[in-house]
Amino acid sequence: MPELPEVEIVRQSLNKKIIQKTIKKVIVRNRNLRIKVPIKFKKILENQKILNVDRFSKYLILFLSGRNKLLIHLGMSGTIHLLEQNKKNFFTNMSFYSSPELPNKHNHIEIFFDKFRLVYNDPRRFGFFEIIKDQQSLEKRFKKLGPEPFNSRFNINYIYNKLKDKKKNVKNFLLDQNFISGIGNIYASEILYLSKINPSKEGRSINKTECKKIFKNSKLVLLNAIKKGGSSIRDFKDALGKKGSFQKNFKVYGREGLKCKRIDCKGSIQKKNISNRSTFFCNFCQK
DNA sequence: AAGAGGCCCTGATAGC
DNA sequence: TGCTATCAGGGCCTCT
Repeated sequence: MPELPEVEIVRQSLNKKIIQKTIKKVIVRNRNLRIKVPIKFKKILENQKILNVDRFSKYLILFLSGRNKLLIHLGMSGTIHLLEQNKKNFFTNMSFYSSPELPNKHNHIEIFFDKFRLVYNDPRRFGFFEIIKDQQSLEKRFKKLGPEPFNSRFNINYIYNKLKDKKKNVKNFLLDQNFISGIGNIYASEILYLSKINPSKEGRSINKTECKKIFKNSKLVLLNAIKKGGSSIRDFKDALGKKGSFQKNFKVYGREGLKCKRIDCKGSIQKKNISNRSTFFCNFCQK
């Protein structure tokens, strides 16, 4: 479901509510997420204070008052809901109660604070909750991942050197988290549209000018998406239930058959499967 | 090593 | 109505 901007929006909304709050109780209803939730999960979390909510790429990192960190990935369909706790029911009725924000199925994990609870919902269960024992393990966990677009390590030479002798197409490069982390299927198409690069183009045929465009537009697209609260397709919301609006700014994603938005471009938006992911591009201005 | 493809899983929607 | 097929903001693993 979420790419870097959506995860960042979730992070921001969580940060407003759970910093310095203590976890009172944890319920794991289904341990079978992408990574199995460990038996000790509940014990590790309960009575811990949340010091900070950070993010790297599409991962949320909750810093706990002990050394442990809670790593959360939302996969394709994971959502986080912060719900005000009804005082009367607090600790007496743990079953679901009606809330317009909360789906009635697939609420796998619940984390209770004093006056509210955090619910993790994930129909497809591609997401996960993982305990990381210290800072060193956290760094190790992310070691293989490439830099985020905002990191200085991600620059024109980095892009050029990675792509210069590869046959892999440029769209798959943008999706490759070991090359650059945080971009997903929607923003990959959007970045290549703004860069006027055909998504099927081989890495080795991308020149420095194009690398510069990828460099610039990767940052631009993600930052603009964050500014707009993320993209609310399939009903994405932040942890407090607020929708984003960047979907209104999509130039190509989901616009198959429609006219290219570039002034004076006669092209239309095509949809093409690249490595089993839908890819959108203008057949005229993306060379 | 690089790159393609399968697979994990459920739900919504389209087409018959 | 009810079936089947396809598709969905991700990422890991296996095979060539």
